[in-house]
Amino acid sequence: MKITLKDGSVKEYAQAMSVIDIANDISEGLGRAACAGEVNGEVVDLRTVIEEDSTLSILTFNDEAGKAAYRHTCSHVLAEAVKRLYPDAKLAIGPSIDTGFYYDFEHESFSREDLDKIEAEMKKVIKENAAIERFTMPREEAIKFMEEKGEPYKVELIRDLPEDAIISFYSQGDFVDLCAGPHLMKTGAIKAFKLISSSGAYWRGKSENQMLARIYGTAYTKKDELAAYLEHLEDIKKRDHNKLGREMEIFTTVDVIGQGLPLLMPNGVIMLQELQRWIEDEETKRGYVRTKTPLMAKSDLYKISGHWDHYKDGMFVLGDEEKDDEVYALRPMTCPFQYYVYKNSQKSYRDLPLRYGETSTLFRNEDSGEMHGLTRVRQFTISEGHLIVRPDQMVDEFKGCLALAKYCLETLGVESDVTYHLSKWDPDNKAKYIGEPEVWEETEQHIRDILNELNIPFTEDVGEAAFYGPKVDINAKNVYGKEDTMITIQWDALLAEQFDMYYIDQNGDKVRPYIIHRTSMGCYERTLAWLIEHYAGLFPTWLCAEQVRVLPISEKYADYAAKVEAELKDNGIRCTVDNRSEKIGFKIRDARLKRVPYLLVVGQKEEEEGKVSVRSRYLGDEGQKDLEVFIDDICKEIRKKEIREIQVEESEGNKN
RNA sequence: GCUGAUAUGGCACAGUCGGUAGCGCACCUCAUUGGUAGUGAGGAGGUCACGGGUUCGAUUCCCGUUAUCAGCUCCA
Repeated sequence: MKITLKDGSVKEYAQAMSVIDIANDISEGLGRAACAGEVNGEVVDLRTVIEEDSTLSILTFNDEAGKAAYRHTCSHVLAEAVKRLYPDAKLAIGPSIDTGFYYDFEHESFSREDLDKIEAEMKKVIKENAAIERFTMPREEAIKFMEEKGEPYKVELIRDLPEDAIISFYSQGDFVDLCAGPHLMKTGAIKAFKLISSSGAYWRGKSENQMLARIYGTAYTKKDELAAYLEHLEDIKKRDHNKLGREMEIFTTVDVIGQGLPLLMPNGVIMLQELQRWIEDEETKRGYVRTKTPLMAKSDLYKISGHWDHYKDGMFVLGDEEKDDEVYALRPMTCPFQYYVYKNSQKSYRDLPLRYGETSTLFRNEDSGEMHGLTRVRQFTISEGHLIVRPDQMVDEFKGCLALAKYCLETLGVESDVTYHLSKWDPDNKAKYIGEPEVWEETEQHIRDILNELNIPFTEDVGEAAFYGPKVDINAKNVYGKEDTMITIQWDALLAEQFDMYYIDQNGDKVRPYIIHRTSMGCYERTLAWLIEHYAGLFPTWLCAEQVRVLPISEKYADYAAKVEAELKDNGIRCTVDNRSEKIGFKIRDARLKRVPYLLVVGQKEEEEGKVSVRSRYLGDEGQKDLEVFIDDICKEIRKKEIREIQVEESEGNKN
């Protein structure tokens, strides 16, 4: 039997060999580090016996699949420790995840003290270093086996497998778990782990099911790697927008105002206003016209749109249907409002495309547990728009929307954060969608072609479409790795029918237009949160509430500082003066902690020469370098930042 | 919505085994007038989230409400 290894070398064996034996044969170190194998492209257990010519890679912790096996084994160690300490706990599932692993138990929730106890027990399990062994049995026997062990969740899992399935188990000492593997050879192979947190989680991820107690943990092969990861967890808390945004007085919340209703503070509003002016002007350049439509409407409108039947729980309804003649509701979207702008007059094919934009405030009555900082709120504002187009214009207009979205991401300097998704319908769940299957397949193919043509990498997500059509979602992860949709562009060949929208074509016939629902920059609140985390509060100058702070050496130079300030303000720069009777070192420290991008120190020398000493994070060497320049020049320099360049380019330009 | 945790001056935290509270930073005043990350002295500021209960007495114990956090679910 010939085994071709990853590096191309070939090993010959006279008899069948397991993956771990081959790894040990190659080198003792590799045998120790091995977590799984990859045979002919398929990930397998270390115990898998190879009987014929194959290609083989030994997977270690440095391979994704190897890391998963390592951490999955640690989740079994966790399960064994929990069963030892709490024999009544029932086992559910315990997979590895990106950041480590978890295990779900039917048990009352675990406190931090419980986790500490469990950690200690896990260390014992690891120290005992029991051999992990794999065995199988037929389905019926496996069900009986798990019933006898009193593990109803395992029984349910096995029952979902095909009648003829061979069920695999892994044991370590007295502990046995239903598992497909792969696993390490011994529990002692786990070198560093930590239980991170515990929380509730629904059995099989369905909210109608029982809630189980989940324990999250992580595992590494080296103690210092674990320590580095734990430190990283602490570090990301510092850029969490929900903490940093409050600290920087960008937003706050008040208990008597309510959940999901953040108050934007003056610092946040400056950022918001900059974003709004910029995107509205940009859209105008790209042929958009603007609307301003009501924030509420009678229930009649939502009855036509279908929201009254399908989305009433998500809306804030004003009034009582039983008592009042008319009931109103705050709007959860802008679509029908802009449709009525379109319908105001009869449109010709010559009028299309019509691009309507609106800086649109929406209200959605999200469930109480969903609210989070600025990313999940009950009232928010989006750069919303609807394009009413002829079918033959659809592809070009869709491309235009993508181009605008890309422009926004690039200008904000966050394009590296995002992933693109083609959100498709679910052919197995037709009830959720309107329209014919052929139309869905066709429009999805159009979008696929557009994305490919623009060389945009994307994933295809089944069942993520809007009920009226497929869409492109542009998502970004927050500091904790949780993904949110930042921008969406939706293809809608169906709603025009529902709202009886039409245009008159060349032949004088009424024709249904297509509609694109889209955002350009997305939701203002969410974008703000994203920028806070992306830049850790060190925003590009054009978004900074305070762009320049003038720091007089002493009160003797207050007049000159005022003159500098006036000149900067004349140039449209947001500038303040620190006239406190503090030492210059103190003022610099304070301004830097407040993340002001430009500090202008002025004293006797500067006043005599009509100059300022600049200190800025853009000047390299972490802003330590001073630069004496004329006020005119610094205005020019800062105004340059008003061009929405990304930060890296700014600082590059600055060095010249 | 579900499971759990938390709530003490603007911020970050102590503390009270039940006898109405402190530190640091920030803030204010005075002195100091300075050259690139913390000058010194003094001062003010909290009915300990809110509402009930137990108690002679509750910030502390119990219950409820609200908000915040972690996770699940949800985001048409």
